[in-house]
Amino acid sequence: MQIYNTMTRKKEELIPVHPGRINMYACGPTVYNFFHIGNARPFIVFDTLRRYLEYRGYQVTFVQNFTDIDDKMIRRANEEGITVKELGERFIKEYYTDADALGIKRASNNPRATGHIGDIIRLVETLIEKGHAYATPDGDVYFSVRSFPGYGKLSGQSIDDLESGARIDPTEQKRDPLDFALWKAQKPGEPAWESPWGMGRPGWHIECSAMSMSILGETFDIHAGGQDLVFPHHENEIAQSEAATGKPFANYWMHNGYINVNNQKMSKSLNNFFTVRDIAKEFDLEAVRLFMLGAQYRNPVNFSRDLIEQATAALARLRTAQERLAQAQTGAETPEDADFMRELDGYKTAFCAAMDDDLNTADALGVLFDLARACNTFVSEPRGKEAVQAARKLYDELTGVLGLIVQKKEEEFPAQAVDLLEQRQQARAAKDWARADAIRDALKDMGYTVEDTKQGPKLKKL
RNA sequence: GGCGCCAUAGCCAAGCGGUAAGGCAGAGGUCUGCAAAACCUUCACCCCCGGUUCAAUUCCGGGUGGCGCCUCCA
Repeated sequence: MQIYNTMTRKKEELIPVHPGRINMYACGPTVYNFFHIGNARPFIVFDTLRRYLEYRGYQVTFVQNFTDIDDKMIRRANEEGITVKELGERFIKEYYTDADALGIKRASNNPRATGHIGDIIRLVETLIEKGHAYATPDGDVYFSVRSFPGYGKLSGQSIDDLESGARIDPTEQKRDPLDFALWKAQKPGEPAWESPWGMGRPGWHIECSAMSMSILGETFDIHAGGQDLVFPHHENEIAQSEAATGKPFANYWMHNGYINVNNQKMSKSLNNFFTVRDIAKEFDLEAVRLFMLGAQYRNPVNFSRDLIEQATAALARLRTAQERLAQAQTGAETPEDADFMRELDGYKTAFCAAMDDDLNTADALGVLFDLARACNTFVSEPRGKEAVQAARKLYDELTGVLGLIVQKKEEEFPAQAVDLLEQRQQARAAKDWARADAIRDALKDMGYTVEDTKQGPKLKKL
């Protein structure tokens, strides 16, 4: 499989540290609020990568953290009048609600920053010992950027260009404007932990270094996140981690593009963001997932209601094909069955080729729609059991890799609707078309459509 | 100023040297009591100008337009 590596700025063959295993880390949410669909993109994209790697037989350890202590957490907790811990607990729970609805598999491990304070302190101590960090009289600890020669290698920035743009906060006691905080001394009212430098809390960047290395080892395969994390977050992670261990940190760096609204980045200040929770009130979140996978993950995509509606229609097509496969009639085997099964292999190969090419889900989705058409055609008449089952298996596999239509919902309909449907059948049997159509209209008003199929009428939610 | 990304049909979006996947929407048809779904058919001078090449949407140079990072941010 080829993966675009931000570090080298080209696609590279994915070669794991340990054959057959992939250790990957994705930067997760700061749990101070519901997450918006911009946040959702990396969750969905890297979940899909994880699913695909597993499909290809890798044993994957997928770690995604929760940042549950930082400035935003503290500010929000104060606004709400609750503790930072309570705030974190709440939005971790809310995260899972939305993530589950988006078809995101639970990570192998969801470490919390506050659960790794010991690892963080040890890492900071190491950095001080090796001369890469220094404590100030106030009890802050800073990383000395100029002590790490490779600084800037991920973002392609030269240290001197950065220097010219850097500002220094007069309250900070940095030796160099580029230096960043590893440990922050406690301010009144803030949560704090004991450390060799007094009471305080970790800086943002060090959390990810400590969590990833303590779980995945000093060198692991893939580190992923949003494009905006390239600098400074990931650059700083590399500096801290490699300065401490003297070993390469992550071998592949993957970054997803943004979700935009009207071609502008979604952001709080522009007030143009949509939370996943709000979208869920109106749309099936699986459509949001399909929407995200409809573009290559590195490209920016615009978000709009119209696009989610388009995705909803496309998703319905995939679902219909699945239902038709599930209900397909089997019959005598024919030579065409064998041809069709060979055709199935072709779809699988094409799907994998697309995914192998830096997770080209848009292309893979194209293959999936081709497969859906082929299956729809194939099962339009009774077919040999073996071929039908092979089709079902492949269809479920490929949709499963994309995390789409994995949960087959057996819809519950109100008794009244079921009753009307029955009455309509009686009217149709009596060829009372006017009455049948009137009932269909009544059902439509209730929010259901009815489709007459060979297996009888079917209700569907509008 | 430094670093980087993008420009393909009405709307999305792959392809990235050999003459344009797929989805949504639209049009015509098959099926259907009528619909729906499904299936068939149909719908693109690939932002502009140069260059390289037998051949460029695809590579190179220059424009034009849009966006991002350099400050918390997926």
